[in-house]
Amino acid sequence: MGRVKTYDEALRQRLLAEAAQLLSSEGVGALTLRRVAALADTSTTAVYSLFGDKDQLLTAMYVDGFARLGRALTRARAGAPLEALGSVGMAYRRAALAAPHLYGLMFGGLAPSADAKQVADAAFQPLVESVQTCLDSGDLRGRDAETIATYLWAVSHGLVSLEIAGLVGGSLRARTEGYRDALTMSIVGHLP
Amino acid sequence: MGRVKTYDEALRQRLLAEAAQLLSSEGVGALTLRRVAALADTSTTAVYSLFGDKDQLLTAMYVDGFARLGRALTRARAGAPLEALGSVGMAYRRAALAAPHLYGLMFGGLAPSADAKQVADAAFQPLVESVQTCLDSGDLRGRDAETIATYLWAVSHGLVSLEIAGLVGGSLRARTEGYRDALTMSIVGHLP
DNA sequence: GGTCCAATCATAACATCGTTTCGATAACGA
DNA sequence: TCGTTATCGAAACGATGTTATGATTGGACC
Repeated sequence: MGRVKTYDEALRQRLLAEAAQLLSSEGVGALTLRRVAALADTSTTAVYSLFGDKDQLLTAMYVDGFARLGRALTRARAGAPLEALGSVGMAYRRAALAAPHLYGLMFGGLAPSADAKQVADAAFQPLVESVQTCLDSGDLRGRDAETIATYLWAVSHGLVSLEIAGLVGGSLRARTEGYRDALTMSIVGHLP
Repeated sequence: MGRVKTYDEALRQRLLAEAAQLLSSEGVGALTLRRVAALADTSTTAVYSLFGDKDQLLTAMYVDGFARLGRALTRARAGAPLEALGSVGMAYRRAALAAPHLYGLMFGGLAPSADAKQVADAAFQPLVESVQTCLDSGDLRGRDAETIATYLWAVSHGLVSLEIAGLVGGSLRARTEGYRDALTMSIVGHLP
């Protein structure tokens, strides 16, 4: 009974897509429920019915962002262990710079709920596994996989974050090489 | 002519202090002009007269935050070159964790104006100088001071940022040791 | 010393935001 | 056919950033 639902999974995906597009093109300041709803040809009520809240819409974008990042890292794992690890590192920066506003949302204070943090940890796993593969093959040693992976994550996130904030000088090519250099240096520190 | 000014430098400092207190205790979401003005016993007009805008108030907090950070890093420079460099690194984390919301404001997307970025660069100089001292004394080698300093900054900022986001496990003591370990590892990579 | 005047500020109005309420709508069972 | 009930769009509400308005104040001038 009742009338047919139009607040369905398809609309949810459309809202998420429009919100992501708006975030990407105009930044987090332009993310208003009225604009997102209008872009998806619906009313603001849809957001409350499908997400519950603006914060929960942002959390959904946060979760989606980490899921995409995790898949991008997994896709990058190819070749010999050390080579794959380097590829994962470069893919991390590529994903972040492709959607800097989303990246800012993912790491920008928004206190993540317990399950949201779980998604972030899941996105982190491809890196841990890649490090573990290097440990197993004897290409790396000295610390456990999680410790080394956290360290590499910090280097990557740190440099990317400074770069997005405009605090790293040089041309795009120079910054890319600087990132590759920093990554190599960090990996070299764990060679046998 | 006219009446006596009450929107003076003292009120400006008071507004900045109250805003910082509010940010520190309740986060960026609680930073409303009406609350800040009420805490400083004035009206919202004062903010517009003294800062021009809410964004410019936030920018002033951003600038103040980097200035404090720079002073904290400068204060930490003591002892032999390598020892001083390590102290600067540990002081960086201490300053960030002491005011995580402010730290988030400083690195959280807020597109910094050209002169605001200059302040951030200035805060970064104590680290560059500390690295340069190590290069001059022969304790470090292999890259120029700015490159090494940027790398160390990335490691520090990355780990601190992940820690604030709740993405680094372990107790506070374990995280402190993990940070010290990462810092040491990053410096060791540049030993002669 | 009284009167104007211009600078200065507190108050109130405005547009917009997130959120909630409410009446209109539309399918299903009787 | 009709009533019931889930569902939705529009409008209302409080709060926010911002701007306009009018009251207030202290010196300048006669």
